Amino acid sequence: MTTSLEGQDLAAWARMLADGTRATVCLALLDGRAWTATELAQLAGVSRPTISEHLNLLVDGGLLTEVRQGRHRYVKLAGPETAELLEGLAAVAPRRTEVANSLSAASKRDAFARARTCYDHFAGKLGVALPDAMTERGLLDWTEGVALTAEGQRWLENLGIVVEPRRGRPAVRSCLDVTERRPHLAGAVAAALCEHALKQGWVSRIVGGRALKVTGSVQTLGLPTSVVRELLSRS
Amino acid sequence: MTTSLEGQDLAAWARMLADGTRATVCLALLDGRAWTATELAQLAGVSRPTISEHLNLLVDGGLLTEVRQGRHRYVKLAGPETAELLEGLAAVAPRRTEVANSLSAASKRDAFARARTCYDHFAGKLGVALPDAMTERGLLDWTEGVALTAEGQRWLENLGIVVEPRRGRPAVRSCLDVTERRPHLAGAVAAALCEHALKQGWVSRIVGGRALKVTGSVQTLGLPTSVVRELLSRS
DNA sequence: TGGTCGCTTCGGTGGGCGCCGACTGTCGGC
DNA sequence: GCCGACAGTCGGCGCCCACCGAAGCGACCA
Repeated sequence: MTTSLEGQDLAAWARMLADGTRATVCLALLDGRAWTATELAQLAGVSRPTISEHLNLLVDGGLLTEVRQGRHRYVKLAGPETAELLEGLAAVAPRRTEVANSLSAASKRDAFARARTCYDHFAGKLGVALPDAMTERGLLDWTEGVALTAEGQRWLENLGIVVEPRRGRPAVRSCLDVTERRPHLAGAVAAALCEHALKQGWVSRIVGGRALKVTGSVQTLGLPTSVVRELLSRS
Repeated sequence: MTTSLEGQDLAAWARMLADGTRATVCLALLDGRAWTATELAQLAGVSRPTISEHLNLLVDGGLLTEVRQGRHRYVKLAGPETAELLEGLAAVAPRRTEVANSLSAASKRDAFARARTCYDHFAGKLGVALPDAMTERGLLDWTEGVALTAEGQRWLENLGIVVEPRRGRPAVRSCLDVTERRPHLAGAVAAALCEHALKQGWVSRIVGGRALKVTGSVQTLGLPTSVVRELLSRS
């Protein structure tokens, strides 16, 4: 029966994520950066031989790709579609613990699509509106990938945001958004913006998920008033 | 560390599908019907005690729901979003190179790829041709995700299709097709279209699987004649 | 009330695999 | 060449879990 064969294939794929250590690794890699084996071993709390075998398994399975540089082994997610799939799964998985009241579930899903964090930066409607507004005002340059302009640098400084350079991570980066299917802003600058907004109280975390509650102060980021109004509706 | 906790949650969810027997069960339930425990045991080729424990696990995990009637236990997928998630996973999971070891197996696979159901809507060549044709005729709007236009609404009414709104379920939604690797149409409207086509006899179920037999009347859906001819070939 | 059917519970068994320590391989710097 | 840092391999341990047979339980039928 062809059905059972397909079942074996699906099971073999799912088994890649069916281990806590591997799942932790994959979620950590959702930021799009490349990590070394030792970093991931520390993060997951296992020894280096163990993480080495897990990474072999994930690379062979096509979930991750690796780049060898000297004595380092950098691994990252295989591509944007892998990241999307993982984010989708991660959004579904913890629903197990939630009480399935349909009204609250609907409003939660709404809040999730409106504004949330993707690892350490914004995603959802808020996530894609941010680079739109920044591009409109000449803060981002898209001629070669995406980069922060001099004006963008000044804008950050005026907001009182200092972006501490972190090894191997670009300042700005584009990342495909799961719900909007359009790129949102990632990278160190996006992370700093997210952290700043949280610290200033422009947005706050809604407990029990990655969704964010938005306040009117969020327009300090330079978003159009129509977008701000949409983000504020029913919240 | 919240990261490792989320990793454990994701792993716990993935573990539901990480067994060949459970994956086979889930794929079989993609036809949208309710199966008994004994039927699934025969399909998966395991004993009844074994399938009983697997079903407990899947129901507890929220992937399936069950209805007890007398001495029978009927299980089915928890909902449309569960079905779409499964189809998406089956689309990305690498399939072993299938060898057509028999003529009947080849023709079955052919019928499966041509037209079938995915939970409660169309999939396969028919499944992806439908949104293509609807977009061509201005019935769908893709500017922000996918949505039904006013013309699309009128088209449905002219066909005599009433879509009963279901709380929390979008009218139209895109869902990755397993065989075509392109999105087909899901959601309440797609379900209504499928139900209508079955009731009108435009398509009919081929016993023993999810594949559909297509008649010429299917062009009532507005598909191009070339697609209709392809769907009708050898069937 | 006894018989059949569908399903579940309970022990027991075997295999798979996640984990580590110890060792080896490889690269870069002094 | 030697050494330190990063990574891979090997062998072994222990746990988890998929599986089954036997027995138990409730539902339906006579």
